[in-house]
Amino acid sequence: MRPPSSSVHPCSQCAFYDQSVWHPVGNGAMSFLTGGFSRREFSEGQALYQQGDENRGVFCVSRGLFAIRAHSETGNTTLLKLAYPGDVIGFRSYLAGGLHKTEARALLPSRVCTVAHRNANRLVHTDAKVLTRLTARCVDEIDAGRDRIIDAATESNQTRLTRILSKLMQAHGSRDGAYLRMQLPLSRTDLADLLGIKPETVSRVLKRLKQEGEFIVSGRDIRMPIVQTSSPAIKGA
Amino acid sequence: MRPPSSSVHPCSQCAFYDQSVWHPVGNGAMSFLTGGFSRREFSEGQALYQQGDENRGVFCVSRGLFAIRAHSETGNTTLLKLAYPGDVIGFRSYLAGGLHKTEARALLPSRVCTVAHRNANRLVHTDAKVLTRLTARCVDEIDAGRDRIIDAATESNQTRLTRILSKLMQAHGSRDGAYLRMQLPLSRTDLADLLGIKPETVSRVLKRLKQEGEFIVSGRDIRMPIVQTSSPAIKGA
DNA sequence: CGACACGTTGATAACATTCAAGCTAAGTGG
DNA sequence: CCACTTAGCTTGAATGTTATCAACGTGTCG
Repeated sequence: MRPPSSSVHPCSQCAFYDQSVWHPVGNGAMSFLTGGFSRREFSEGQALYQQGDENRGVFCVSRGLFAIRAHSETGNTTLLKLAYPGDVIGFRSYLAGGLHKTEARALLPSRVCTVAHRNANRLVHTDAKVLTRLTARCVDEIDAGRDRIIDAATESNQTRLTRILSKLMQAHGSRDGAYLRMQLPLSRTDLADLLGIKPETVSRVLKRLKQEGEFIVSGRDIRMPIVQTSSPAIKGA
Repeated sequence: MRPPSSSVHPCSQCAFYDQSVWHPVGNGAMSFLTGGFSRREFSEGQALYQQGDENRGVFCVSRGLFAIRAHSETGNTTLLKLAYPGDVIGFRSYLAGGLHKTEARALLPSRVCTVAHRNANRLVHTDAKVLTRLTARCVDEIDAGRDRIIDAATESNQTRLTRILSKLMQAHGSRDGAYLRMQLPLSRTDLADLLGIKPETVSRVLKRLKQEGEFIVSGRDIRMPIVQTSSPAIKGA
């Protein structure tokens, strides 16, 4: 006999199960989890939530990529974060009990698992380990924010753009001869909103990076030479 | 008969008792709180913890002002936050279970209440409400970081410096004729580290603010004209 | 006094913004 | 298929802002 479906953890097949904030939910509270659990597909450009929306739950990116953006009254947009599979989003407004201060929009075809607000509440109150894991996500968020503040304050835009592209290359690139190559999931405007500069400046910095041989850029097709870290002897590796 | 001292909440006389993360601690766990509780005075320039130190507990500023700074390998310093009475500091490294990523140093004669690491652990495990309050502080920290990222990305340094000075004026200023006046608790270098610019630039931006009549600046003595918000009729108020 | 920390100023170079123009690829409708 | 439009990206020229480096003032402290 199969156990009742409410005892099967909905994240158990997920690649990020171990790290899931819902991992600690045991059989006693499983029905709260399964009851409020849903999965949803997003196409490129679709929004999961908008700035000013009521919080409807805690979201976990299961596939794809989301941009977390903040729009200001003056029409400026800041790209605060890129959310990859395994990342939990919307938890700030969930924990604050208020409106979303940012929007979440898919940059690629994506999938999101949601635990509805009410159910999340029950789970958090039932097992403190869930809250502990949510708090750990908060700490990660604090760290990421600090790193970004420090980075923005101390590094040149060229350095910062190089870092961003390298990180994106890690996530999206694949080997192509002597290069790592990727299809950039961000527009020039997105890169600008990530750096806090204008798109024209992104274009010019990118040009400099091209000239210095750090990247080969053609639209959103980006290649990065694979650098021989220390010993040039391992050419064949 | 006086109740045993362990049942008196050590924060009960504090002006920030209601907001204290330890407020929820009840009689059952009070000895864990009183046992690990200590108060300490700091003179200007003294450090509460240094970057790289082990976390020794959760700290709450009770009087004075602390600067939370991050030093980078390249010798750069970023002033991440000013901690005022009622602010809890050091909780990021407490929750992360790792080393301090920042230093906390008194900018003014200050007082700090500490709950030792081990005791904090017991309290957090005994009453989930304590963790809930710590998590709320995390959320505040996330919000503050985001606001700063957005501010840095979208506002001019002149605007940002004006905002910083206005905020400081709220905390440190007192009325002096048609002005609010304060003794600036920060050096030019601190202001620069707060904005992510060079001290020379702070000097020049300050000069512009003087010329535009926004502030009267002489060293650390700052005056700000009290603006007639809407109706110029209430001159006498 | 001399040493030092802190702050200001000037000259110059590096870098970013603004505004305008033009380019390219993708999509639309004839 | 072509002409047309549009969004996204690049480029140029003029302007504005910041960094850098060096000099100099001022007040404090031994």
